[in-house]
Amino acid sequence: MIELRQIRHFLALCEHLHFGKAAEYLHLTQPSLSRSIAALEAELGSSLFARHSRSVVLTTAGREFQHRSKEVITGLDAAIRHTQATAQGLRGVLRVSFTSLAAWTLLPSLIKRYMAEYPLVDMVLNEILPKDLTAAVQHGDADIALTFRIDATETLNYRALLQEPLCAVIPSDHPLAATNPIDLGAFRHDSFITFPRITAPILYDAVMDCCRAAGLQPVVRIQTQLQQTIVNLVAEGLGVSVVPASMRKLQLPGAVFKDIVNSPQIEYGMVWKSGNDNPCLATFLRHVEGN
Amino acid sequence: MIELRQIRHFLALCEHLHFGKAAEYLHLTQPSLSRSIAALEAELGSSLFARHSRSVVLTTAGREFQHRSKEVITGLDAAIRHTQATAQGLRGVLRVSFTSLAAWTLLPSLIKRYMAEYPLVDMVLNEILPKDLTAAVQHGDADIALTFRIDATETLNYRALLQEPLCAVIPSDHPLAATNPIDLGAFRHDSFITFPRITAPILYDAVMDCCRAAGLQPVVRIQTQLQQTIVNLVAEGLGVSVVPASMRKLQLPGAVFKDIVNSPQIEYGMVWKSGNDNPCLATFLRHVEGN
DNA sequence: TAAAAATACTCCATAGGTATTTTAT
DNA sequence: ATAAAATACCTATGGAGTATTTTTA
Repeated sequence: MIELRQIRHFLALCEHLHFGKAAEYLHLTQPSLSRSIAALEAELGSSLFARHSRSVVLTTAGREFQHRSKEVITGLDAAIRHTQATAQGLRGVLRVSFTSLAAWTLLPSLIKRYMAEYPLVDMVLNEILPKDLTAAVQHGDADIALTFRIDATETLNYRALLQEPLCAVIPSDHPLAATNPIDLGAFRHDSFITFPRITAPILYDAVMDCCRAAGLQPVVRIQTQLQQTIVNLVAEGLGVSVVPASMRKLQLPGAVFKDIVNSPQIEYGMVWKSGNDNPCLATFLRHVEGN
Repeated sequence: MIELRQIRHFLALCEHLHFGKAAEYLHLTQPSLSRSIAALEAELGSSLFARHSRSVVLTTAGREFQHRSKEVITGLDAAIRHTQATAQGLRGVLRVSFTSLAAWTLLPSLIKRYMAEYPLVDMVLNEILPKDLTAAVQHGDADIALTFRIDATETLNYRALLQEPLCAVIPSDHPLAATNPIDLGAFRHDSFITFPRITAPILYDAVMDCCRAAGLQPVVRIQTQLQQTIVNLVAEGLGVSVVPASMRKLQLPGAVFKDIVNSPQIEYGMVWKSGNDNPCLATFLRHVEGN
């Protein structure tokens, strides 16, 4: 069975075309190299070098094997380097799942800096409902989830990354459009746009607590899933709502954002699974700690 | 230093994901395989498998090395097969030099049959002057020369392949255009088109001997290199000539071919060099003998 | 407790060294 | 006569076997 040692010997002899010189280069003795090459030729069933008393030249078959086996060695070297880079988390794939809200807040700057530091790591981003985020990490479908605060468990780790207040979003022709900050109690006669609690319980509860603290029992006539849709509907004059402050980035004609008196802070962070051996997860966590 | 043996062990373990089963498949014992894999991991500096007490799974780095090293093994197998095919003359390049005349006679059928039998052999065809043909073979610039008979030497071998007579070519408005066969002596008042003796001495001498035997001392006013040009010039009414019979394939309006009384035979054959190690030359010679 | 991998040890096959012969210029 | 590869013979490294221990589900 052909071994790499023999191929390394062969390629050295191709370079030197002299058994003595090639053996010296390989830190071998000439007889050892002679036997190694002879064994290779026997295994291939064809001679690779023509030995003349004052010179050694490659045969036609030898030239063929030279080019082919050089590529094999090059390929193996690349395999080793890539495997090592993969093991060190310098190369590979990091799968990040996140609520669509995170695309307005955490996600862009977080992956921008990481990708700059680790240019060979590919990202697979996946927008899913908040309620499915931890399950995705738990089942190994994602390496990182960007979501609202969770309580860490034995297998699921959490690290806080960002806090932001809530803000009110109202139609620009609303009587309170020029007032800032605003008290939510003033919205007792407005139609309130919100989302099903199940899609993001933590945000939902924060919004509702905030309303209740201001003495507002919201009249909910429209529910939708995404925060950006809520802002769109407000801009069309279909009601008012309370959304995370980062939604202010979504400037739409017809909608204005207002600070809320005594707004609670919404906390975002990342979730990952203990024992996930993706080395890119390790570099990602290290990166986050270092920034 | 990583060896193919270790990669073969690694790939077997990738398949079985069980040290005992993989070892059995490799005709090894389990401890031997354990050590082999451990040594590979040490050399790469990263673990390739996660060992759990009831299961073995590839790590991320392990999957990377699996794909890469599988290609290395595949590439080596291909290298071996191609080298063996090259050594057997089933694959490679055959360089054939020939006088342009051979493109009308020997060349097409000869290489057509050979290429059908050896589809992986590429041909490099080179039209050069007959006087340079044997030198090309001698210097190793061509494997085969197709040319007129030569005397074999210690290093140059010759094998006859084909004989053909000469024929006369005359303008179609010539007084003898309807006569067949023809006696060359009738051309004593015609302008005779020929070529410099140095470009193809054997053919030249055959033509001249043929004329002399018929009592013709040709009046040469035009010389050119190629037989096909001679026929062209005859078709334009610039003179008459004597060319190899295979030039009859070149049917031009204005030129007619005539058999020659007592024409000599021109012999064509192939020339190759002793000690030329191109295996395709060996298959070519075998092919010619077998057909 | 049992299945499976790792470890400890032993052995021998073979890669590699030294000395010498063969070969071709 | 000499440069260079092949051959003969010897040595020792490390690959592989057997027996045993460790690990964890």
